Amino acid sequence: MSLQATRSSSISMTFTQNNVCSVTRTNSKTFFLGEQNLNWTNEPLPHTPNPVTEGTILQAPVVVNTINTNDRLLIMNENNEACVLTPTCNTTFNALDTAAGIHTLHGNNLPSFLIAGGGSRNDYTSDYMQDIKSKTTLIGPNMGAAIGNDMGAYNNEFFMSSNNNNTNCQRQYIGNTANNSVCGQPFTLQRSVAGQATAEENPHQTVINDVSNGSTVVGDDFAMEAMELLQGFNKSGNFLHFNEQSVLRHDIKGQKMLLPTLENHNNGGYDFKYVLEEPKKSQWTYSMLLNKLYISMNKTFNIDMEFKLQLPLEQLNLRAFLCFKTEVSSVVLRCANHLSADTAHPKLRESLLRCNNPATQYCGTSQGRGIGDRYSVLVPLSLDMYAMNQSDGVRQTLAFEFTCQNSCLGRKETSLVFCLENISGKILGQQVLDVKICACPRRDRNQDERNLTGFTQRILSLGKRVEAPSQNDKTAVDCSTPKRHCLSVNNKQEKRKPLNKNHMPAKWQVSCSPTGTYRLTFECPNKTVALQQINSLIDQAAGSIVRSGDNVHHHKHLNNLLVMKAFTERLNTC
Amino acid sequence: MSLQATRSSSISMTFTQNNVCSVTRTNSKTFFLGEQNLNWTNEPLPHTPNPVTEGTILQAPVVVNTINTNDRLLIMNENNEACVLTPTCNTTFNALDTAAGIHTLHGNNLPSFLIAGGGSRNDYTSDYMQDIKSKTTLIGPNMGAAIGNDMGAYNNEFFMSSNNNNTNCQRQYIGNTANNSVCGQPFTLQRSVAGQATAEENPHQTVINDVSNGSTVVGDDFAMEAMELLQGFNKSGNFLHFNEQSVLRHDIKGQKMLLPTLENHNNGGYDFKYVLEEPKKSQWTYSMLLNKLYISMNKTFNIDMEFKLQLPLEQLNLRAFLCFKTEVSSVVLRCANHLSADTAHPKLRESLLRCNNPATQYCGTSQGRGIGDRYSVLVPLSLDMYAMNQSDGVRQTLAFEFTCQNSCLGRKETSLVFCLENISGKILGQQVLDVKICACPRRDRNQDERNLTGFTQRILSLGKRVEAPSQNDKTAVDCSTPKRHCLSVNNKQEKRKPLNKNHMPAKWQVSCSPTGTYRLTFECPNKTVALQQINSLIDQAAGSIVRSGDNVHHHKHLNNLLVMKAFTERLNTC
DNA sequence: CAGGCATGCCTG
DNA sequence: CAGGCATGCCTG
Ligand SMILES: [Zn+2]
Ligand SMILES: [Zn+2]
Repeated sequence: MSLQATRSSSISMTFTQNNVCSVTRTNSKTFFLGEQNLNWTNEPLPHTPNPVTEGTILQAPVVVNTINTNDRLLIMNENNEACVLTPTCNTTFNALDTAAGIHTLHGNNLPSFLIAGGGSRNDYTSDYMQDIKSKTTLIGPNMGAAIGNDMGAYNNEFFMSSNNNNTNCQRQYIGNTANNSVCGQPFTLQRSVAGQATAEENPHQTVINDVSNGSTVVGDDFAMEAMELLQGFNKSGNFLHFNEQSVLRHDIKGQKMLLPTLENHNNGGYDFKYVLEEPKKSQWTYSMLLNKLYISMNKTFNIDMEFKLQLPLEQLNLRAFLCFKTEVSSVVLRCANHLSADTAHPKLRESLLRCNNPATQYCGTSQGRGIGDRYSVLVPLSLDMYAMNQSDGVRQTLAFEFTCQNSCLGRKETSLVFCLENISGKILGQQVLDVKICACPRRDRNQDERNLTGFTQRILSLGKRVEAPSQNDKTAVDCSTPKRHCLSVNNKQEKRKPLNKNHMPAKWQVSCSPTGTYRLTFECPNKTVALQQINSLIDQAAGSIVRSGDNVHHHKHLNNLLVMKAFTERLNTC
Repeated sequence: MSLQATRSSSISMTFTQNNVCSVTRTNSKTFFLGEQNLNWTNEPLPHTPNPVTEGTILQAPVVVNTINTNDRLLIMNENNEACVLTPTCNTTFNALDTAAGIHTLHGNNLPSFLIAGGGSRNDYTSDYMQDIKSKTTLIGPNMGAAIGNDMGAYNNEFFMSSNNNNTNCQRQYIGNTANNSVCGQPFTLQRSVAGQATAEENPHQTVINDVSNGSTVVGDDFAMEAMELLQGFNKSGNFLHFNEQSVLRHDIKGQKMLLPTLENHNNGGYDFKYVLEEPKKSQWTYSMLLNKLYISMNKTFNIDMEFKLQLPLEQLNLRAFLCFKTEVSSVVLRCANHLSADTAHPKLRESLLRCNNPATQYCGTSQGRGIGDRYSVLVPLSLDMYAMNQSDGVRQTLAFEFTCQNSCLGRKETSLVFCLENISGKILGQQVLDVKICACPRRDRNQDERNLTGFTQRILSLGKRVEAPSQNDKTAVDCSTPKRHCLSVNNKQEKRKPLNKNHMPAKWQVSCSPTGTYRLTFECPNKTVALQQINSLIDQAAGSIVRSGDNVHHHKHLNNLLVMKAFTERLNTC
């Protein structure tokens, strides 16, 4: 998320004793302020006075991430309408997947601000939250508020999920925000399929893809507003006032203390990227399709860090750390089993990620969540290397390994984040690589790739078992005989057309239904060719999906192709 | 194993400084004494002087169970020939499965004696043993010496397995014992299939079934000799002398310090047994066939302890503890993951077995292996209960639960041992219940019961999936040639399968002619997609020609594809 | 390393 | 709670 502020607006918040908070906003829209005192009954929560007046007390038993009573929680809905909550007790849970990302404002006794949006499945860690968790359950398809105890926003309204008997959990209304839009431009939360965060703009909407893997949301107006809210506060006594300077200051320093994101960026203009070259007989495997490394625990993989130098030359470091894809700011710790069996040096021992390069520094603590205080490895990039490389790119090989498996971590998906930093800790570039640490990397990769298109292992094995086809099946007949509303172009019909001196073989066929569906039939001289041809179809379809984003038709089609491939693989010449 | 000594023989061992040990035996046979100084090379170990003279130094880097330098290790072969080793360092490993069982002689500074026979797979726990383990590997089908670093006896000779490179592991000869039989009657080690220990006798041999689940071996002459060796020693200074009295004394006291066995017995004459009644809606299940309880972690099960009173009445306790079926005297500890997550009272926390009855005492330590010093729960049996029961039996219900799963324990099978004890710790009766602590008790029970009769899950699911194809199937129409030569796989066949999104649409088709030609039919949602897909086919075909050189088939095919593309371009929705 | 099983866990 | 998947681990 870019931190440049181009517009100004003004919000003031006053905190009195007892965490009473009032908010005023100097732009054209009034500001939403929620008030809740949840008691975990099934009764709908009372509506929030809207707009609330200054001094309304906010009580939020449900908060995002680590929250103290000094913290303020800001949730936003798809209209960028905001709700600020003040927690009534210190607590912790991991809620990483929010539409707006989670941001912490650092400074002298400043309350932290966090933005919750999409909501996600949460892992409650405190006893308090455990208790709440036991009282809550899934409330819907992750639209706004989500599993367990979460807050979210949907359809112009804010919701809080809660349940005290784990059965009739419902989405609880905690206030509507009509006419309280913080931001002039509404945006729409969308969930991307492959977990890629992209931002599209159209004249009327800034589309924000709500990504379940915790990527920071990038959006034009929204991002601006969020950053203003988060970073524009400047404490003077109990009075926080927005000003543009604080944003800029924040921009420059303390990036390391920000919670991690899973975006790739090259803010520093270094064209930073990694190059992962899979050796012939490697102990790991890489899926291009998923941008994901599959590797066994305690196996080393080499990865090249490549970037273009900027002048003036400065010492650069490579920081690498692990995140959960869906709980980006959660700590990623080794399991007790592997930890207790490891006799390595304590600092090394606690790190799930190891770098075998000399001069590697192990940073962070078990509680650290920010980039600078979570467990990470920091490798000084050799200055000698700068000149040693081909063309204008600088390249250095690093060797990493992992000391736990994803199965140790509750089977949660992980990403490995590489940050190119200067010595003051400014992040010049960031590149993310998804990682699965498992016992059978190749198997799991194949499985994942199949699942990408819904082509499960199950269907494959089903296909395997098809031993004799039901041959009184009339499907073929139906299709080979063109129907009335079906235009069919086959060899015979085309004979009159001197289109090409070549014509298709008798059994090749192209037809088209009124709905626009095109039907193609062709033959291949043998199985190998057939499979190669199908593979090319799959490649093209997959590439098309990757390039043009989500499309149900494309996915279905790709899926069908994969099934066709499986069937073809199993079909042998009589 | 009965401890009554009916024959006498005499062995004397002298220990001088530095663990030098000499042995003489007053029966007709001379005694074998091995000498080793293993250094983990691949070279065969030097033969042991045979018979050794007094004062020979024994150095055994491989020992059975917990061994201190004060301990003496006695291994025996199938001719009941014995070898005594003195370890040169304190160490620990779990080697439970021995032909002769493992026995510890307790007393004032008495060295422990352990008998190793069959050898088995060992779990090395000390750093020292870890090191050794990394240097060793399987050396054969568990005849005498076994996996890893073990000693055993086979074919009248003693062997020690060792390997320093994990490859060419070989059984190392550590001495032959011809003419050194300790026991007049030879016996043969046999491995029983189901892990049941049985003893057969024939006129010439005492057959001892070497059981891989650690059951104590029962054998006539051998047992006698073993007990003589183990329990007949009586310390006077550094001189141990066998006498019958010490056996009897040992018989009466200190049973609790013996390593556990998995035998059922009622030595005290109390007709002690347990009664496990499975409630209708129980959270556990019991397999009568396998005498095995299947239960989830942290779920309580009730079990009745029943016995007949003996006069004079005395306070009785019920002791319960877990053992590994195949490593009976190993410690059974909670895994680090569950242990570290448990906030219960330390004593309770470490115990994998919990008893919910009031007044339960938690005994033992994490190192303890004997009945009295391993982790166990001890429940005083209420005297009030004695009269309260029907008929002549006394019955008391106990509630137990487990705090780890078998999967936590390396998936090793476990048995729960119930001992009826008097207050001096004399074991009056013992009953064993196999237990599997798992997430899906019912499933696993069914699986185990099926496996018992060789009717595996696989067969079952295969049987399920076999869907008899219609014999009068007809070829797909598009497959012009004789029907029976043509295999066609399409959607219709799959319709029966409960899979929805994962089979091909009705009009998709793959078929194959006897000539090996593959015919593919598929649809695209619109013309654009159709053309893109055809282009990919063309690209692949062209690439294939470029790569693999000229091929008439390929050229024809490519040409056809180009025609198909042209047709498709001209074909519009009606 | 592939095939297959064992077994925790998720989902309906 | 059954069905099914995910995933470590064993075996050939
Ligand atoms: Zn681990
Ligand atoms: Zn456990």
